[in-house]
Amino acid sequence: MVSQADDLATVALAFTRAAAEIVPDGTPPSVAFEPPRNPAFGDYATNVALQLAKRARRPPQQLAMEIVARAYTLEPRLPGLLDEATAAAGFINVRLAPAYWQRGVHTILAQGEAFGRALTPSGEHVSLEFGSANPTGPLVVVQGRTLSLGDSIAKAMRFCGIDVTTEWVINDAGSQLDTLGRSLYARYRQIADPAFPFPQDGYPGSYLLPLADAARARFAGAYDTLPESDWLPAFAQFGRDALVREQQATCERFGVRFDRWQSEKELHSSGAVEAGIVALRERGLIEERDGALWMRATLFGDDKDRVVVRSDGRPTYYGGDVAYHYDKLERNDRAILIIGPDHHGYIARIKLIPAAFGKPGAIDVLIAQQITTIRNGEVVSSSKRHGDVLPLDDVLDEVGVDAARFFFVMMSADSPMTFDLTLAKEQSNDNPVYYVQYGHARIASIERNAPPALRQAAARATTLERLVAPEELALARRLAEFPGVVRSVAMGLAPHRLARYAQTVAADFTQFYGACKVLGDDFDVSAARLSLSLATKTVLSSSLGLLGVRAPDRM
RNA sequence: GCGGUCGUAGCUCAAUUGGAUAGAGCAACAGGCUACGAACUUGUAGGUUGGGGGUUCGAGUCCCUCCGACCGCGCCA
Repeated sequence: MVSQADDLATVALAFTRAAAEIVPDGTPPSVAFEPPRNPAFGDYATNVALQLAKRARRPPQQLAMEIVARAYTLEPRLPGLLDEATAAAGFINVRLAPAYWQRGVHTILAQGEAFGRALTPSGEHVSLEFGSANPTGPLVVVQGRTLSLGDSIAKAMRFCGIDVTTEWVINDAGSQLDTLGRSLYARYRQIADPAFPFPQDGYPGSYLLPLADAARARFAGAYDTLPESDWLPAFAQFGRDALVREQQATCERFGVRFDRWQSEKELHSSGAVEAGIVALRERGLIEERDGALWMRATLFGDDKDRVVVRSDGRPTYYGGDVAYHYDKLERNDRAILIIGPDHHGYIARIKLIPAAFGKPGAIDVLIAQQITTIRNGEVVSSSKRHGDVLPLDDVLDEVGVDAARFFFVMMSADSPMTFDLTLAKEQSNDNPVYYVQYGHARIASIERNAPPALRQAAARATTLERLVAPEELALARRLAEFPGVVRSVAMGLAPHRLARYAQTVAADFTQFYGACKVLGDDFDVSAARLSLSLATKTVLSSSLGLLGVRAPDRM
């Protein structure tokens, strides 16, 4: 059977050759057909005539009409593939014959979970870092957004054949770990002596209390009479390890797995940071001033040069970051970094790193914008400074993993979002995640009700020509968009498109379901409609899977 | 002051990366359950895309400039 993609390629080729003959010079190598924004214009449209109009010095509409006519004389199969091809306002719009969309359903059933997946590796290697946090407390809501975005982007890229390494950096090298150690030590002493002073700039969160208990069980009273220089390393390390384990457990629960958990401290001890500084120096980008090493960031558009190694010999945070991104680019073709809203001002400094190493543009920075959490119409405070954080785990307890993951990617990353906890846990028609899951469960229910003979016929998909109703073809058309949507998610780093697409598929299925009875009297029609339903189920399941949301058979 | 991210319907958000008449969901208004899951569904109304200028066949999208919101601007991380 001729595949759906081959048919579209035939059409595109016909118009490409026609355009080349009408305007001999300046024709693009191939005519790009895209679904128009307004479906009333047809299934696919191309703006080739508009692009050629200037060079040909002729009105685009006239060119478009000539290209259409020529395409039909060049490709005798066109009348069978297309219901119509029209020129309007310089665009060429085509409407494909029902057989095209029917073949699409067959393709989905034949390929199953592999539908839309790249057959061969793209050969591209990409580092994708997201989630990275200080190991000084539990993960908070914003990190839920970062994790959802990053994991879905990674899954979509892998779906498209790109080799992705997901990375999390444990920021355990700086002074905040000492603060953690002092805070934990104070809590530990307070168990026996409630009057023991808590450090001014300590971490006040209650999450340290169970850790203090654990520390007491581990250390007994061993450190109670010793000076800070003795107990600080032990408590900092103890707290760091415990909190990293907690953060990892939250990621696991959230369905996010990392290929690499990179300790920042280990980057220093392994010499990786020094290697990065050396690489900078080889390029003449290091300057010594006041005993410190400065990176000449102003050469790449920064407003000031940046210290990478302090006068006491310790690298700065930025120095470590420069080195680590250098390391990433040694290992990969490009790197993507998803950071939180509190690092806006940092983005320019990140982007100049690849430029400094001669690979401008090799790092994409995506910002997961701020989240305002709302419960019962009231803002839930989430200020880390005051210690009253809203841990991600609490959100998961309240609304569940599925709703959280769907909500976090529903909106484009660079727009600040409002997360309505009340809506997210509502099991109602207002809640988009349930709407999509419900569609999947409903198809599973139809499948259970279908007699075995019908199920077998549907799987063979031999009566798809019986799909002719507008709702049937509209749904088939929608399902065919799936591979393009996933590609756009991977290329544009925009998983919200997948979430929206899944909602649209669910809505189109509901339309179809309302208009066409699946399990009816006519065996062939029923089989065809069940085929369409099962193809829908596959696409919904794949879409949800890429978002890290379950696709349940019953709810 | 310098830099970053933004500003789209009453609310929450889209807009296939420069395409045709800017679209969905809530909320509002008017309807619909004797079908396989009504956790649904049909329709109406809602806009000078913050303001102004520019680039071109064509701008919500790119450039400039104001206005406004948030966030950075340390030999902190």
